Amino acid sequence: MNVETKFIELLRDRNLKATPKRLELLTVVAAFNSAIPYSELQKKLKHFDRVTLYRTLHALLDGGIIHKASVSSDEVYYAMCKEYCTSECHNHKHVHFKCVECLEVSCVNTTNTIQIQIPNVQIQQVDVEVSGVCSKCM
Amino acid sequence: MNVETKFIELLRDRNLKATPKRLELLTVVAAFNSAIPYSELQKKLKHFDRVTLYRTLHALLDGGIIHKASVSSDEVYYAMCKEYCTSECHNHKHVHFKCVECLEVSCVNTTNTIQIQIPNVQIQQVDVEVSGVCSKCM
DNA sequence: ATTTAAATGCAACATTGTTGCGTTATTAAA
DNA sequence: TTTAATAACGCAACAATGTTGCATTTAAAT
Repeated sequence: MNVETKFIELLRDRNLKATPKRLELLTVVAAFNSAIPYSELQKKLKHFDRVTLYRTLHALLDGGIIHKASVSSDEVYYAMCKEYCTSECHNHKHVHFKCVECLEVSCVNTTNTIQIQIPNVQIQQVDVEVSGVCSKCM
Repeated sequence: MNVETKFIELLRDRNLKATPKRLELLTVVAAFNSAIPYSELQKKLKHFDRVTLYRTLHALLDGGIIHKASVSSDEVYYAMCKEYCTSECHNHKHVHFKCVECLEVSCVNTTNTIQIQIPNVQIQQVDVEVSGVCSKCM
């Protein structure tokens, strides 16, 4: 099964129409080697109306097809969801790593499990954002 | 030593003038029982010019006097730095917890240390953002 | 008290978020 | 294959925040 067919299935499974714009956005996000910055999406999808990009991103986020990764609260990055995610729950087993040199953000599967405990608190989700220097920039 | 004197020392130590606006902002941030949302700052500091609030926050962030806490990438929250932080390095030993019910964000010291290792990567900083239900909302 | 550098307020513009609405396109059903 | 229902899209419009320049005011060192 080719990639496009997989995207169409993914979209229909989430009750989203498989439009050319959505397929194009998904192709761009999936083809990027790391999490793609919003500015990069704008560049690659200049022919998209600003609102269409906004709404398409939201639709895919809500559908659990892509996810956001905003490390150090500057630019927002987007990446494909690897596992099965829904609007209610993003089940990511990875952390987000941002290289302070090349500013590349990637989703990394950590070997060690992150265990957080907070007294008197019912934890639902733990997001870990790591920054440092990647192998290429070292 | 009273709180105001401490703030003045803190500002001068970072080469920032101890102006009434900065002292007022610090008082508001410090008095808030948890991390204060930006919208709350606006409400409590209506008499601040928008740009002044913007620049004052940046000055204090750069000086390592306050820090940002943006959990789940919606509103931005601000809180006092507990340890000695600088513009280059925020040395926080805590995680940020956001209650999905009351939306309160707090800085929590975790008992267990967070250990993250990523192959071929030089980690500089690890930010952990936890969401769930706090004791009050349980 | 004077001076110097920084802080503040105002104006202005950029960027992104957000909604409504008319038009277009997808998809399921006839 | 055509048609009908519904969702997606483009455009306009407005809100909120980010950001900079510049003139004025203020802090704090002399």
